[in-house]
Amino acid sequence: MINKQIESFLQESSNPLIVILGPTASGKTDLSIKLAQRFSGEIVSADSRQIYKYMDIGTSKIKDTERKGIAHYMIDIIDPGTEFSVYDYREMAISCIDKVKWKGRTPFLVGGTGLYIDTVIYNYSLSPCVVTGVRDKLEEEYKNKGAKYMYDKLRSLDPFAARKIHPNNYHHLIRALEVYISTGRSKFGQSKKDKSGYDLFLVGINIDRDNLYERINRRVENMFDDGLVEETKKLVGMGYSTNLSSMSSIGYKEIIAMLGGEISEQECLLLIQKKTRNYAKRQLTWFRKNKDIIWI
RNA sequence: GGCCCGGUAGCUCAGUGGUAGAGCAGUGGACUGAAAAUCCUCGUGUCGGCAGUUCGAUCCUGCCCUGGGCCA
Repeated sequence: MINKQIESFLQESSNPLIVILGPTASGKTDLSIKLAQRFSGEIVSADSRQIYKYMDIGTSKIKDTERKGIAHYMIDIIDPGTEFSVYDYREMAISCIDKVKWKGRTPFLVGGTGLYIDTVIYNYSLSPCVVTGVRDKLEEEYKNKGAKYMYDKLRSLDPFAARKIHPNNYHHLIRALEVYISTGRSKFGQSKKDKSGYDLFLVGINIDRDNLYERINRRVENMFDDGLVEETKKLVGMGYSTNLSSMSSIGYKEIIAMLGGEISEQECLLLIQKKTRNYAKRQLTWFRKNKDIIWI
């Protein structure tokens, strides 16, 4: 069924990109391997955690033996201590897609990070991450003067952005101020979603909620059996800690809390399961607004 | 068999003679330099059952069902 559709899609398009998306534990990996085999494809990952080296179990990274000889990109590309931004992702992913095309193969973009996917399939205008120190200063100011002060500041500088950001949303607030102060323009000034140059075929994996949650619960249990705790210990031993965005991923953060004696092993397991369920729900919220997705 | 304490939202429980509310879970949503991050929204349920008292009972009384504890 989906094979037929892809077949005719590929015949008609000159610049195809097949996207496979869905919440965690929905079976993206299996489907992508099958389709890549069928359509001589190669896979570009759109997963914000699998980019990190050494974080395998907690991110359900695909194993070499499971790849069936299909080339994968954007996995294991950076060290957990390295800063990585959406801008970096977009640049690298697009060049990977180009590479797959030059090889005469079909590019598959597969993953669950909605922002990363959108960044590639729409023409997001992102600018490189320039460290100017503005952010540090803003964070310092936030700590000293509080949320309300900072929000008022944004309101007077960039009322349009302020209207779109909730006062409690720390990350968004800081970023909006940073953009305005360092560029003199609103963060939302260029928020236009134009289609990218690719011919897109979007496949979403849909599972009913109860089933999905059961799969998630089981997957987390398996992670414990497979050595998530040991993997986390190893990462901590290498000097990576929770203040890194890599290590604040679901799973690692909770294990670290358990190792620190803050929660019991049972609590830790339940917490990770819950956080993962909540995450899956957020992913679905993101995907739902894209009306071009064909759900299977 | 007797005595005591419970039975209220999926779970843990609070509460009032004028038909009820928190936490957790869950739901819907936002998102363009951390995105597995960050943030917002949403609480009607035979108040265990039946009968009685009352203008009115989830709240008082009686009986029954049911969970736990103590004494025999």
